[in-house]
Parts: sequence; C-alpha cells; structure tokens
Amino acid sequence: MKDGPDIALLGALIGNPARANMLTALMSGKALTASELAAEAGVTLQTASTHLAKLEHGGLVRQRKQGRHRYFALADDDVGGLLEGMMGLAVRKGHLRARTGPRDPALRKARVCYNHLAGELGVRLFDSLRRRGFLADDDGALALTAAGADFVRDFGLDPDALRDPRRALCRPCLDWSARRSHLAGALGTALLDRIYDLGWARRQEGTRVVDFTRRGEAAFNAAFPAD
Amino acid sequence: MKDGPDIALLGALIGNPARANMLTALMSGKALTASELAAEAGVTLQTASTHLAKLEHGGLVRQRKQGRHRYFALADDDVGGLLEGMMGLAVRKGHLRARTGPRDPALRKARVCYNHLAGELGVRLFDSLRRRGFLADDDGALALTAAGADFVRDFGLDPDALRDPRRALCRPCLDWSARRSHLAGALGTALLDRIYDLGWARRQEGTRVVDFTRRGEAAFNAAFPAD
DNA sequence: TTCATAGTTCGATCATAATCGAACCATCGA
DNA sequence: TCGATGGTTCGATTATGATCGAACTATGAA
Repeated sequence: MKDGPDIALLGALIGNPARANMLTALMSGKALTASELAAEAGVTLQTASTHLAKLEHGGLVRQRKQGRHRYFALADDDVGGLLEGMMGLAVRKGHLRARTGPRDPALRKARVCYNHLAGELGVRLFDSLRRRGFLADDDGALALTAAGADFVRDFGLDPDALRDPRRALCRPCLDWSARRSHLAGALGTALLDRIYDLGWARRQEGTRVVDFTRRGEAAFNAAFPAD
Repeated sequence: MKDGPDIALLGALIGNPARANMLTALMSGKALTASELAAEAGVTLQTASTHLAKLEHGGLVRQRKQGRHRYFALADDDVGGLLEGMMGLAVRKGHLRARTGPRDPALRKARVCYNHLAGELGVRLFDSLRRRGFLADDDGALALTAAGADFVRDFGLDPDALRDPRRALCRPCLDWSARRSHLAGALGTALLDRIYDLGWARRQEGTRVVDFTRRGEAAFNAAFPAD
C-alpha cells in the first residue's frame, strides 16, 4: 500500500511479447489497423483486439475509426520517447532479438522514431541546429530562435503554423543507437515530413528504416552540416 | 522473428508488482538487503530472492556481498533514468497507486532520483547552473564550463576528482513531477552529497523525500537562485 | 564446535492472463 | 437487402510464472 506512480502497470503492458511487437511496429509512426498489428505480432485478430483494448485503456495507444477500419497509433510523443528509452537500455543490456539482420546498420544510420528522424542523421540534424543557434534553451525548455525560424522558413515550412498549445514545438528525444539526443516535437515531425516531400528520402516498407537517396543525403549534409 | 532491441524483456521485469516495488524502493539510491527488499515488496524472502536474481540477470540491479548480507542497488544511472521516465508517464496517464498520501507534495518539492536531486528544487538547481553558464551544451552532451568548475570548487567539491571515464559528469534526467530536466551524472550525485554534508537537508527514512531544513533551504536558494 | 542469521534452491501449488474458436456487431459494396 | 470484410466479445483451454514451505549453503558470533 504505497503511493506514487505505478510503473508496474506500464511495465506489464509493455512486457507482453505480442504487445511489445505491436508497440515496436507503431514506432514507425504510421497508424496501423488491428489486422496489420495482429500480423506484426504473430497472433490472431481476436487476441490482437484484446491487446489493443488493454493498450488503449492504459493510455499507450489511441484509435481512430475510419469506415470499417480502426487505425491504431501511439497515444502521444511521450509514449514514443519511453519506448525509445527502453530500446536504448535493452541494447546496452544486450537484450536483443534473435536475429540481428542486415537492416541493423541502416537502422543506426537513419530511422523514424515514431514521427521524427532518429539515428546518426537525426542526431546530426539536432546538433547542427543547435550549434548554429537555431535552437536554444529557454528556461529549461528547448525553443526555436528568431534565426531558427528564418531557417525553418527557408527550408519550406511555416514555423508559426507549427505552434500548437497542446504540443511542444521542440523537444529532445534520447536516441537508442547513438545515446545522444535528436529532435522530437512538432518541428521534428515537420522537418522529417519536409525531407520526404523534398524527395531526399523515403520510408522502407515495413521497417523503421529511412532510406536516403544519394542526392538526398548530399542535400541533407549541406542543409545540416556536421560542423 | 524480428531483430532490434527487445523491450518486452525489460517490460516484463518491471511489470511484476513485487519487482516494481523493489525497483521503486531502490530509486532511493540506498543499497538495500534482500530482506529489506522483501519487506518492501510484501513477499517472503524466498520469492524476493528469485525476483532479485531475475533483476540482476536482466541487468537492472547489481549486488554487492558484504559479510552475510547482500546489498542490492540499481545497476547504473540509466536504469534510474528509465524508471523515472516510466514514473513520469505513469503520472500523466493516471496510473497511480491507491493512496496518494500527504507525502506527495514533499515528493514533488524535493526527492532523490536514485542518487541525485529531483523535484522542484532539483529542477531549480539545474536551471540555475545552466542560466549562469556553468553548464553548456558541448556537441550534444552536457559539459561543465570553466566558470562552472570554479563554482563547483567554491561549493566545496573537486571537479577534477569527479571525472570518471566510465560515467558522464553531467547528464540531464527528465523529472516525473515537473516534466523538466534536472541534473544527473557524477556531478549531480556529488552536489546532493555535498548538500547533505552541509547539513542543508537530509533523507526522510524509508522514502525518497529529501527534507530541507529552514536554513538549508534558504542557503540552497541563495546558492542556486531562480533568476 | 555449535547455534543463529542471511540467503538460495527445489518442488508443488495456485492464480493470472494469453490464446483461439465461435458467435456476434458494424460498415461497405452491389 | 444481402453477402463480404474488419473488428469485438465470450467462453474454454492452456501455459506461464508467482508464491511459499522445506531443505540446503554460507557467514558470523560465542
């Protein structure tokens, strides 16, 4: 009979392999249907449905009905951040799945972290923005500077349109492979979307890998120089 | 048959109520014996022993034999950080234990986060150090500046002695109650120890609460002004 | 030695929750 | 209206793991 936050509930939700598989799949940022998640987790649709109900009840997942489909997604950035954090600890403690395939280096280089860019390139982007003074600490939180807003505009985005009282504009997110922060929040999401729109990269189907084209990577390096 | 980090193992370890209680107890930063942890979790010594073996095997806990006692502690700062992160999400999602007692406000004000100061005062300390330029971003990581080293020396600590290649000197840690970062790492630990030594505060037995004396809090406010 | 305390290991029991077949509900297309 | 597809709910089965008594090991004290 203690008080305080109960981490056992969260742990139990994530601790089931089928649910962990679903959550990992949702880290791709794409909303998936119950059937897709069932296939991803290797269970039938019935069991997937009960798992999803539990995840939703626990606040880890939210669903959006669309016709006769139900699309499931992570509830918010916080959930993505926690999962990324757990992945980081799992890697450091050696808790890896059986087969570490050829995708692994690609994952370390560039992948989506729920809805923003992670991996080496994600970290580079974040560092580059900070070093050039586009992001600054504002009383403990991360803020976009005036110069940063100009940069974002030049990049083809409207910084004012990104502001949303319910969501942080810029938020650091700890990267599991690099052990460094990359950029989350509305700006992180928008920058990744813009990178897709510019044709610099696209998602590898069914994985978290972000494939940059040769020209796209060169353009990325020019836009976000390492130093 | 996927690759990548397996968060289910971690989740399952944390997802058991008895183990979650033990881990929460160890967030106090004190090393505890198996018997103490058994009492804390409300199970017999036998079951506690099996739980602790699992936690150790999973890399969340390490043990140190001392005579016929075995002292258990969290394996490292990373584990503490993850648990703090889970507590934060648990609070935001409303996963609280039954009774939220009178200790709660005290916990929000000042508590230990494994081995460093968290809560409002922890956040204030961190912000104060950063605003005065004592901590700065060094290529994505947090570094102690020259001015910061002077400050630390004035505070009665030897900054050079704190450097340890195996451990970060300064690391941000997300605070569950304030949703802002406070200071972890070797410096965070040392500062809290120094605060104890100075007699400004002491640990409330059996809880994570850090009790500041009236004079201690005044001295803390003077040393780490809010602005 | 001998006894006491701290902790582990084993084995049996028990509770929980994951699983899936089957039936049911909802939406879409024709 | 009717079938087809996507999803949920129900019930029975099953597997996993938490639990503790009992026996055992290890350290310390007398």
